[in-house]
Amino acid sequence: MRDEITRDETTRVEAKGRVGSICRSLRRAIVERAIRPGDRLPEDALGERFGVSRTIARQALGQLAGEGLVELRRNRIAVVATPSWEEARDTFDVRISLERLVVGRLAGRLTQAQQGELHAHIAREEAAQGGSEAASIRLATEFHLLLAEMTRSPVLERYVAELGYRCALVLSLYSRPHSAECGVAEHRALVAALIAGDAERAVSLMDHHLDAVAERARIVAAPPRERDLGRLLAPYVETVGG
Amino acid sequence: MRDEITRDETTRVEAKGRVGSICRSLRRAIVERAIRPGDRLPEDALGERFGVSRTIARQALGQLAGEGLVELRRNRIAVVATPSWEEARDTFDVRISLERLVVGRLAGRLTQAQQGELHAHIAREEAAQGGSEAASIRLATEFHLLLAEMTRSPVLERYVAELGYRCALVLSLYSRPHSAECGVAEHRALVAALIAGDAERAVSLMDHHLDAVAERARIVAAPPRERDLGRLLAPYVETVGG
DNA sequence: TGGGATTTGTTCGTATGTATT
DNA sequence: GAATACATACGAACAAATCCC
Repeated sequence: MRDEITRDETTRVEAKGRVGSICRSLRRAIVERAIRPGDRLPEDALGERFGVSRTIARQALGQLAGEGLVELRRNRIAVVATPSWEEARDTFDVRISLERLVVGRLAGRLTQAQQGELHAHIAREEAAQGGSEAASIRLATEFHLLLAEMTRSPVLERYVAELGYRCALVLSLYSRPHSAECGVAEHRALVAALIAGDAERAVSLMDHHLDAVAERARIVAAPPRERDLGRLLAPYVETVGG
Repeated sequence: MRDEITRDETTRVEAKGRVGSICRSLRRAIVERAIRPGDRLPEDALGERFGVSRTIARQALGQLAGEGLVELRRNRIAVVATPSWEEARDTFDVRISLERLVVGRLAGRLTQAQQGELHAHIAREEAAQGGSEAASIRLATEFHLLLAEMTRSPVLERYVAELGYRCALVLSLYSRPHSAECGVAEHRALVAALIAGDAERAVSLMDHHLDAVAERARIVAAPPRERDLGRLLAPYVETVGG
């Protein structure tokens, strides 16, 4: 009778309809630094911006809090998380540990199609070099998510993604402005090593790449400035069609 | 003025009052195999059992779903997760990768107090050997969480805990009954290596220990039997005092 | 210090979808 | 196959805490 959208799938780790849509939008806004650590995320404003009720906005905030991107304080407005410096360093350490696993699994096992995807992505990164900083940062993060996806391990993919977003948040807090992710060359070298099947070299390249990214976080950036949430989020509102 | 319980703490990763309490109870029930993969978790029954409304039970289910312990299907009763065999193996791989990090950080850096805690825990594990299988399994899982705590890294602690619970769930599904966690000797050897400061040996011991645990999951267990949720959860209901 | 506006915490009712007889 | 019982999805509303002037 109703052939429309009978999404029956088991909701494992993402995409619970509208809630998942809001989470994706907010993650992207965080990665692109449209919203920054300490910025307030009132349930009402969020709901209005995304065209949903407070219940849905609240669920999204709860999920993001579970991912470490949002801080929930009792009876207070939710804010974008502000990880401490120790936590920041730890986040990178854990991420490196998992991404080593990723490259170890991928070295010498990439299909032709996957190789093409990776090269296409890197090309996109290069094309974005001169443009907006936001696009560069987003693409750099997505490169790592793309690698994780290719392991075909939902577990690994999930944790790498979560840590990738948390690291992006950390960089938003601690990295010097305009020091963006200029590691496209490193991405290219890494893919070359993966295709060559040189696992040891690939792991080593990934190590140094992520260390270099973390290193840029040594200098504390200027404090964030408060702005209007509605305008900040406008470009990140997805269409609600679950 | 009000010196009572002005819990003002930032709710980072756990313990949101009643919701956190329910999550802890359910995690423990899963680890001890009182509830097993596929078992149904209706919001009503859960709420009634823990003395809370559906809203709170729902939040707990949402959080546990985020941790991979519960499966939420649209418009259907939530169930304890039933990971596939591939996912099971992946979960162990990721866990091993993180626990290597843990022992690497701990080797040669344990304080006297921490050494005492570990020995006391192992003594408890040995004492539980003859008793209920549930207690043995729980203590074995908690040993790893205790190690993670000692790194003083909230990030590492969180992911190790999450993966520990997921692995316990996997074993509940795939391990042969009465093959319980008989790795107390391995725990003792690991602690000895940590105290001796032999990082390489400690990492190797952890590797083999977790591999051995995973190995027990090779044989598929008998299918779970349905029972009464109320009675199953009775021992796991914490007092609600948030 | 105080008080009003704002924001969250929670419950409960209704609508909708699923399972079962 | 239809009807009934049941469970979830969502939103409105109220109480309590917090924020801000």
